Amino acid sequence: MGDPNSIVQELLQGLEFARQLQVYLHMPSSSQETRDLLIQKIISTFEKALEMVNWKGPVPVGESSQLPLAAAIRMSDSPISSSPQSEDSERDMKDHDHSAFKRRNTLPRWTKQIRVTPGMGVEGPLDDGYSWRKYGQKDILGAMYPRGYYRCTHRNVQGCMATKQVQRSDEDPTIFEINYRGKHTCTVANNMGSSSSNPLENQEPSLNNTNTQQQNILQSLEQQPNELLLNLREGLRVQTESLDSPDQSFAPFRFPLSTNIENEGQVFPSHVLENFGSPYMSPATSGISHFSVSPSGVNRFGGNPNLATFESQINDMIPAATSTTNSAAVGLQFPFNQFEFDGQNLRFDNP
DNA sequence: GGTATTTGACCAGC
DNA sequence: GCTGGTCAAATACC
Repeated sequence: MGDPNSIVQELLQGLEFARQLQVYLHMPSSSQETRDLLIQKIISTFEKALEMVNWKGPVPVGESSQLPLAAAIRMSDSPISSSPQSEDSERDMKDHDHSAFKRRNTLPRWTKQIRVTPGMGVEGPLDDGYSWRKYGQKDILGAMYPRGYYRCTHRNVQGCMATKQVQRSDEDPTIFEINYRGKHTCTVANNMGSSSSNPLENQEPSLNNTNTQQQNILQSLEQQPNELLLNLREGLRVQTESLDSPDQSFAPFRFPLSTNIENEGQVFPSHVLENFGSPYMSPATSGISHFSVSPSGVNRFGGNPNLATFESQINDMIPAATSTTNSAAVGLQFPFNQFEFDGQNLRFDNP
């Protein structure tokens, strides 16, 4: 452990920067550059503090290296400990501690949950613009359903190392847990994060790919007769969990003072956020955001009623949709890596 | 024919 | 030896 005073000093500095950022976020006249600068400063101070924490001394049990503080926080602040995901969360921690950690310990990772429920129709693509290619499926010990492994389609061409794992919840088959790893470095992602006002336009090249993927997942749904699932065609509700952004992906957070929202290189037009933001995001959910898509104008993603295409599109879209909001109200709780963001708890896992 | 998915095999850490 | 993650040949789809 480094000098405790120095660590506290760094954390206090980060806290001060965070407060400044909070003030700036409430000032529409403040520049994006200023906010970005503050974000960078916050990141820098926390990196320094974490380095100090790791300077020497053993790490807590369960974490083999790097970021014990973050890991401890991650263990303690799960907002859905009573949800069906708790078991998955434990499994997720196991992954983090062992197999996944040993191979990709430098990649940020975060988990989302989506829930599909009946009641509302679904139209059009919900893609996030990223295209994923399935490269494996594995039966997981203790899990009723297999885990699917996806990587970015542009991995070979552009070296984009983003991957995701999709696994259906044992206890609630309507919930899919999506574990994202790594940030998109592919051109598609970057373009989305820079200028386009409509992410759906950027999705065009990947729609076919995504559709097939969605068909597969839907097929898996349909293979398991379930009234809820059979009613999928009537609608859905999406549930997300563990919104986050790891340290280096913190910067892309651009709180929505303009028409587009951007996170993780993903941009969503305001109408998308209208759909996925309030009033469906309730502070009471504390980390679990419910947002709905209805056929009565609320859903303006398009007119394609092909349900077989939406599920993975949701999977792809969640990272951005759940990390954004129309509100600029941001509360940062330091020194922990948990952010209360418009009623949601955003948590990032350090690798 | 090109591309994506499936699935058994392989690898690495414990 | 067990497990999770990845590879790659075979297969399916458009």
